[in-house]
Amino acid sequence: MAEVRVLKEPTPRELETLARDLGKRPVLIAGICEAEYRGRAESRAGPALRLAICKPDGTFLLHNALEKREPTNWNPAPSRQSLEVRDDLVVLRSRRLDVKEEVIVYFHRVLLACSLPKEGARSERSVFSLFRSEEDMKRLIWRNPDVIEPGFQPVREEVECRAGIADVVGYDADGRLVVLELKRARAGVDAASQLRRYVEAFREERGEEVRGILVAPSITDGCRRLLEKYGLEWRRLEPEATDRDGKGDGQRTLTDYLGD
Amino acid sequence: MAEVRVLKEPTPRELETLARDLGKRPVLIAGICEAEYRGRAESRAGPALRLAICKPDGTFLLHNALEKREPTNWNPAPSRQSLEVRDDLVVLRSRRLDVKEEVIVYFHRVLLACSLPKEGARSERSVFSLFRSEEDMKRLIWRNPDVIEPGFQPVREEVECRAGIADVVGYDADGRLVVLELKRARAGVDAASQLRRYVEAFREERGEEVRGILVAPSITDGCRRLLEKYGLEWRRLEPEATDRDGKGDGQRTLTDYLGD
DNA sequence: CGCTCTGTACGGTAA
DNA sequence: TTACCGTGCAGAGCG
Repeated sequence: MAEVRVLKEPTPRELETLARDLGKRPVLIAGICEAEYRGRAESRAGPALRLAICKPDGTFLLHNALEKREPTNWNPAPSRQSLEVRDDLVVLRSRRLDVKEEVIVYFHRVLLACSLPKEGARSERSVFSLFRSEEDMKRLIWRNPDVIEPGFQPVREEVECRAGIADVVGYDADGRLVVLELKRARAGVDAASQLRRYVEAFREERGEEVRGILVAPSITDGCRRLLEKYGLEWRRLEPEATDRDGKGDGQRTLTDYLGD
Repeated sequence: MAEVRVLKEPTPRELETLARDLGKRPVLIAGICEAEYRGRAESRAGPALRLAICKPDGTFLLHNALEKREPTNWNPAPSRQSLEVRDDLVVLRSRRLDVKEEVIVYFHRVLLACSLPKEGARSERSVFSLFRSEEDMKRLIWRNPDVIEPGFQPVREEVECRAGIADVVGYDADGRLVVLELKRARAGVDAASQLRRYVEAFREERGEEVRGILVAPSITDGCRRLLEKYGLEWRRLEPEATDRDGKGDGQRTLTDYLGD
């Protein structure tokens, strides 16, 4: 049970024994194949050495074995795979269960097929932490609002308006409403558009003066031009790792200030 | 040479023989591991059953073996991997060659390790065709501009302006400049913003009346609201597969019309 | 290189 | 569900 099953250059018949593991254990099949995809779009992939990966959650991946980070074809979970042996062809089919979308892989030759025991570490859900994300920038601003400018007071995060959801909203030293758009990496033209949408929406909804500040480590020339044109500002800020604990400041909501 | 090499639950020493294949042949290592990433951001991943994939182009992928389409960690090509055996730990290190970014994987236990022969099908570059993309919508419009509206005349694609790159630019039956923004799937608020950017830019650059039309199979409510507010239009169009040949119509450039 | 944009984007979250 | 948005987005294409 808790065993690795490996088939080196298996006969079609041997392969069928692995079909039982699909959906239960991780299954890998490497070989020369062609592939078709039909769903939101359609694709055809000619013969090449590829690696098929079937995860127990239903995820299906077909990778070119020689290059590229992105799979040739795929089905995100929830999906289901099945294996069929036809003459000299091994057919691996994957279907999404929530959307009408499928991938069919035709293996002309299978070099390797195996399945792994599902048991992982102690906890089944593995821990994963990411640092220096936009979330970290947000925390940094809450703890030290002066990184935006002296006297800035954040009031609320993820504030919905008619035009979308603003990252951070607060007030400047002169009591003007300020909308922040945060970007963890260099900001392009779309960031300027996004911020403009929010600023316009808040101006219309609240009928008061509103400043918009793009907060990012750097911006492109196109972005700078647009910000200028729209009368928006930019503050340089690098994303940094912040510890996840102490968030217990402020926590006053926008409506406490706006009285909505 | 043209052989599959497989090691089932290998000893560290056996594993070292596979290190030679890194960068030359596709290498797979499955086992219980932890991982760290450092670069544009940082991450830590706790113990879990994972699958490491090293492709000959340098691509490195570390997948949770049980779930998710997206890898836990990765390095796109160009990158380089190395394998090191330390006591009871197998350390797989991957470094990008163009950017300062690395992933380190600590295997507590290796269940399976193998490398595949690099030989694929006849042609090393495999054929891949995708249909029903935005590109196909573009072709459809060039062949039958009436899908936009009677009398529409496309003039040029991918037209750069100060605000970005417009998908298609042409003229309507009344001789007004028209900017099209194409979306292969349901369009959201950002599509409206994008189109607005281009329309404003063309108005300013050309000083004439400009219409903007969003072309998509459907749009969200938020998108519809914004289009209305900005005075922009929407035409329903589904992406369809088109054949890649006969494109030999028109091909007149915008400057032929605008005289720039 | 940098900039802009598409993608079968994926994935998370909130209404 | 739908909508919106972040992502270590990746990858393509152009200047």
